[in-house]
Amino acid sequence: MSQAARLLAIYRELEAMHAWRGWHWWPDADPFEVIVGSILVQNTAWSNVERALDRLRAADALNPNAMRALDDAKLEELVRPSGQYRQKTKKLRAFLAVADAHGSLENLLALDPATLRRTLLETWGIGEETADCIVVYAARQPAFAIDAYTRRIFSRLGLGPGENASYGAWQQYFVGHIAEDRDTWARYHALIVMHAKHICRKQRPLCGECSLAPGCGWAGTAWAST
DNA sequence: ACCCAGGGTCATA
DNA sequence: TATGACCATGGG
Repeated sequence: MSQAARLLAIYRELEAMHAWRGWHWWPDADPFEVIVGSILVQNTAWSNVERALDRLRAADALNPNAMRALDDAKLEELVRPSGQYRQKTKKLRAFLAVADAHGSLENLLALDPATLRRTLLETWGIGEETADCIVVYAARQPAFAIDAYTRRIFSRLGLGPGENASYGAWQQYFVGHIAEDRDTWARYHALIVMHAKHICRKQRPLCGECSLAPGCGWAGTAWAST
Protein backbone atom coordinates (compact mmCIF):
# COMPACT_ATOMS: atom_id res chain seq x y z
CA MET A 1 0.00 0.00 0.00
CA SER A 2 1.28 3.47 -0.83
CA GLN A 3 1.93 6.00 1.90
CA ALA A 4 -1.00 8.06 0.74
CA ALA A 5 -3.34 5.08 0.75
CA ARG A 6 -2.16 4.08 4.18
CA LEU A 7 -2.62 7.53 5.64
CA LEU A 8 -6.09 7.66 4.16
CA ALA A 9 -6.94 4.22 5.55
CA ILE A 10 -5.81 5.31 9.02
CA TYR A 11 -7.95 8.40 8.69
CA ARG A 12 -10.99 6.35 7.76
CA GLU A 13 -10.43 4.01 10.65
CA LEU A 14 -10.05 6.81 13.16
CA GLU A 15 -13.15 8.44 11.79
CA ALA A 16 -15.12 5.22 12.16
CA MET A 17 -13.94 4.47 15.67
CA HIS A 18 -14.59 7.95 16.93
CA ALA A 19 -17.98 8.25 15.31
CA TRP A 20 -19.46 6.16 18.08
CA ARG A 21 -17.12 7.46 20.74
CA GLY A 22 -18.32 10.96 20.10
CA TRP A 23 -16.65 14.00 18.69
CA HIS A 24 -14.77 16.02 21.31
CA TRP A 25 -13.31 18.89 19.37
CA TRP A 26 -13.96 22.46 18.30
CA PRO A 27 -15.48 22.30 14.83
CA ASP A 28 -18.17 24.82 15.63
CA ALA A 29 -16.58 26.65 18.51
CA ASP A 30 -16.19 30.41 18.66
CA PRO A 31 -12.93 31.49 16.98
CA PHE A 32 -11.66 33.47 19.94
CA GLU A 33 -12.30 30.58 22.27
CA VAL A 34 -10.39 28.31 19.90
CA ILE A 35 -7.46 30.72 19.93
CA VAL A 36 -7.42 31.07 23.70
CA GLY A 37 -7.65 27.29 24.02
CA SER A 38 -4.81 26.68 21.61
CA ILE A 39 -2.56 29.02 23.58
CA LEU A 40 -3.56 27.66 26.98
CA VAL A 41 -3.11 24.04 25.95
CA GLN A 42 0.59 24.44 25.17
CA ASN A 43 2.32 21.59 27.02
CA THR A 44 -0.70 21.26 29.28
CA ALA A 45 -3.44 18.70 29.88
CA TRP A 46 -6.72 19.71 28.27
CA SER A 47 -8.62 19.14 31.54
CA ASN A 48 -6.69 22.06 33.04
CA VAL A 49 -7.46 24.21 30.02
CA GLU A 50 -11.16 23.55 30.47
CA ARG A 51 -11.02 24.88 34.00
CA ALA A 52 -9.38 28.06 32.78
CA LEU A 53 -11.89 28.44 29.92
CA ASP A 54 -14.77 27.94 32.36
CA ARG A 55 -13.42 30.68 34.60
CA LEU A 56 -12.93 33.04 31.68
CA ARG A 57 -16.44 32.32 30.48
CA ALA A 58 -17.88 32.85 33.95
CA ALA A 59 -16.09 36.22 34.06
CA ASP A 60 -17.44 37.09 30.59
CA ALA A 61 -13.86 37.43 29.44
CA LEU A 62 -13.99 35.10 26.43
CA ASN A 63 -14.03 37.92 23.91
CA PRO A 64 -11.20 40.25 22.89
CA ASN A 65 -12.60 43.47 24.33
CA ALA A 66 -13.44 42.03 27.72
CA MET A 67 -10.14 40.23 28.01
CA ARG A 68 -8.22 43.33 27.04
CA ALA A 69 -10.01 45.25 29.78
CA LEU A 70 -8.76 42.92 32.52
CA ASP A 71 -5.60 43.83 34.39
CA ASP A 72 -2.76 41.31 34.50
CA ALA A 73 -3.51 40.15 38.02
CA LYS A 74 -7.11 39.35 37.13
CA LEU A 75 -6.27 37.60 33.88
CA GLU A 76 -3.56 35.57 35.61
CA GLU A 77 -6.03 34.54 38.26
CA LEU A 78 -8.58 33.34 35.71
CA VAL A 79 -6.03 31.47 33.64
CA ARG A 80 -4.10 29.96 36.54
CA PRO A 81 -5.53 26.41 36.39
CA SER A 82 -3.96 25.91 32.97
CA GLY A 83 -0.46 26.27 34.43
CA GLN A 84 2.35 28.58 33.31
CA TYR A 85 -0.19 31.29 33.92
CA ARG A 86 2.16 34.27 33.82
CA GLN A 87 3.59 33.15 30.50
CA LYS A 88 0.17 32.44 29.11
CA THR A 89 -1.21 35.78 30.24
CA LYS A 90 1.63 37.40 28.35
CA LYS A 91 0.89 35.29 25.28
CA LEU A 92 -2.79 36.22 25.33
CA ARG A 93 -1.83 39.87 25.58
CA ALA A 94 0.54 39.52 22.65
CA PHE A 95 -2.21 37.96 20.56
CA LEU A 96 -4.71 40.67 21.50
CA ALA A 97 -2.17 43.28 20.42
CA VAL A 98 -1.82 41.65 17.00
CA ALA A 99 -5.58 41.45 16.52
CA ASP A 100 -5.72 45.11 17.51
CA ALA A 101 -3.01 46.02 15.05
CA HIS A 102 -5.21 44.59 12.30
CA GLY A 103 -8.28 46.48 13.44
CA SER A 104 -10.18 43.48 14.76
CA LEU A 105 -9.99 39.76 15.29
CA GLU A 106 -12.19 39.27 12.24
CA ASN A 107 -9.80 41.26 10.07
CA LEU A 108 -6.84 39.29 11.32
CA LEU A 109 -8.51 35.94 10.65
CA ALA A 110 -9.58 37.12 7.20
CA LEU A 111 -5.97 37.39 6.02
CA ASP A 112 -4.96 34.81 3.47
CA PRO A 113 -3.70 31.69 5.25
CA ALA A 114 -0.04 32.17 4.41
CA THR A 115 -0.01 35.76 5.63
CA LEU A 116 -1.98 34.83 8.72
CA ARG A 117 0.44 32.05 9.57
CA ARG A 118 3.44 34.33 9.12
CA THR A 119 1.82 37.03 11.22
CA LEU A 120 1.03 34.58 13.98
CA LEU A 121 4.58 33.22 13.97
CA GLU A 122 5.88 36.74 14.51
CA THR A 123 3.73 36.97 17.60
CA TRP A 124 5.45 36.26 20.90
CA GLY A 125 4.24 32.96 22.36
CA ILE A 126 2.87 31.50 19.14
CA GLY A 127 4.94 28.79 17.48
CA GLU A 128 4.25 26.53 14.53
CA GLU A 129 1.70 24.21 16.06
CA THR A 130 -0.32 26.97 17.70
CA ALA A 131 -0.22 28.99 14.48
CA ASP A 132 -1.49 26.07 12.42
CA CYS A 133 -4.23 25.33 14.95
CA ILE A 134 -5.41 28.92 14.73
CA VAL A 135 -5.34 28.88 10.93
CA VAL A 136 -7.33 25.67 10.65
CA TYR A 137 -9.70 25.82 13.62
CA ALA A 138 -10.24 29.55 14.09
CA ALA A 139 -9.76 30.95 10.58
CA ARG A 140 -11.02 27.67 9.10
CA GLN A 141 -8.41 27.68 6.37
CA PRO A 142 -6.27 24.70 5.29
CA ALA A 143 -3.38 23.85 7.64
CA PHE A 144 -2.14 20.52 8.96
CA ALA A 145 -1.13 20.82 12.60
CA ILE A 146 1.56 18.53 13.99
CA ASP A 147 1.79 17.76 17.66
CA ALA A 148 3.62 15.39 19.97
CA TYR A 149 0.88 12.77 19.64
CA THR A 150 1.16 12.74 15.86
CA ARG A 151 4.91 12.19 16.03
CA ARG A 152 4.55 9.46 18.63
CA ILE A 153 1.75 7.49 17.03
CA PHE A 154 3.01 7.57 13.46
CA SER A 155 6.59 6.88 14.49
CA ARG A 156 5.37 3.81 16.36
CA LEU A 157 3.57 2.72 13.22
CA GLY A 158 6.83 3.01 11.31
CA LEU A 159 5.57 6.03 9.39
CA GLY A 160 6.74 9.61 9.07
CA PRO A 161 10.20 11.22 9.03
CA GLY A 162 11.22 10.12 12.53
CA GLU A 163 9.94 11.20 15.92
CA ASN A 164 12.35 14.07 16.41
CA ALA A 165 12.39 15.31 12.84
CA SER A 166 11.51 18.96 12.40
CA TYR A 167 7.96 20.28 12.48
CA GLY A 168 8.22 21.18 8.82
CA ALA A 169 9.34 17.68 7.87
CA TRP A 170 6.35 16.13 9.62
CA GLN A 171 3.97 18.62 8.13
CA GLN A 172 5.33 18.00 4.65
CA TYR A 173 4.88 14.28 5.18
CA PHE A 174 1.14 14.68 5.67
CA VAL A 175 0.60 17.57 3.28
CA GLY A 176 2.46 15.69 0.59
CA HIS A 177 0.28 12.60 0.91
CA ILE A 178 -3.14 14.02 1.68
CA ALA A 179 -4.84 16.30 -0.81
CA GLU A 180 -5.39 19.82 0.46
CA ASP A 181 -8.82 20.11 1.98
CA ARG A 182 -9.55 22.15 5.07
CA ASP A 183 -12.06 19.75 6.59
CA THR A 184 -9.96 16.66 5.98
CA TRP A 185 -6.84 18.23 7.46
CA ALA A 186 -8.80 19.67 10.37
CA ARG A 187 -10.45 16.36 11.15
CA TYR A 188 -7.29 14.29 10.77
CA HIS A 189 -5.41 16.24 13.40
CA ALA A 190 -8.44 16.27 15.67
CA LEU A 191 -8.89 12.51 15.33
CA ILE A 192 -5.23 11.87 16.11
CA VAL A 193 -5.46 13.89 19.28
CA MET A 194 -8.74 12.35 20.38
CA HIS A 195 -7.34 8.88 19.78
CA ALA A 196 -4.02 9.58 21.45
CA LYS A 197 -5.54 11.14 24.52
CA HIS A 198 -7.16 7.86 25.30
CA ILE A 199 -4.52 5.37 24.38
CA CYS A 200 -1.09 6.57 23.31
CA ARG A 201 0.33 8.45 26.24
CA LYS A 202 4.02 8.56 26.83
CA GLN A 203 3.89 6.19 29.73
CA ARG A 204 2.15 3.55 27.70
CA PRO A 205 4.77 2.46 25.21
CA LEU A 206 2.22 0.27 23.48
CA CYS A 207 -1.24 1.35 22.66
CA GLY A 208 -3.64 -0.50 24.92
CA GLU A 209 -6.70 -0.42 22.76
CA CYS A 210 -5.76 -0.51 19.10
CA SER A 211 -4.16 -3.21 17.01
CA LEU A 212 -0.66 -2.14 18.01
CA ALA A 213 -1.21 -4.24 21.07
CA PRO A 214 -2.90 -7.59 21.66
CA GLY A 215 -6.53 -7.62 22.65
CA CYS A 216 -7.45 -4.51 20.80
CA GLY A 217 -11.10 -4.02 20.11
CA TRP A 218 -10.35 -1.45 17.47
CA ALA A 219 -8.12 -3.52 15.25
CA GLY A 220 -8.18 -2.60 11.61
CA THR A 221 -6.06 -3.04 8.57
CA ALA A 222 -4.86 0.53 8.56
CA TRP A 223 -2.95 0.04 11.81
CA ALA A 224 -1.13 -3.08 10.74
CA SER A 225 2.54 -2.50 10.10
CA THR A 226 2.59 -4.37 6.84
C1' DA B 1 6.87 11.65 45.58
C1' DC B 2 7.32 11.24 41.08
C1' DC B 3 6.01 11.80 35.88
C1' DC B 4 3.49 13.96 32.53
C1' DA B 5 0.56 17.05 29.57
C1' DG B 6 -2.54 18.78 22.26
C1' DG B 7 4.65 24.09 23.16
C1' DG B 8 7.45 28.11 23.07
C1' DT B 9 11.31 31.18 24.32
C1' DC B 10 15.79 32.06 25.46
C1' DA B 11 20.71 31.15 26.24
C1' DT B 12 24.48 28.55 24.90
C1' DA B 13 27.87 25.92 21.76
C1' DT C 1 21.21 23.16 14.15
C1' DA C 2 20.63 21.28 18.39
C1' DT C 3 20.37 20.66 23.09
C1' DG C 4 18.84 22.26 27.89
C1' DA C 5 16.51 25.25 31.44
C1' DC C 6 12.44 27.30 32.34
C1' DC C 7 7.46 28.01 32.65
C1' DA C 8 3.51 25.80 36.61
C1' DT C 9 -1.13 23.57 37.53
C1' DG C 10 -3.63 19.28 38.31
C1' DG C 11 -4.23 14.17 37.30
C1' DG C 12 -2.37 9.49 37.34
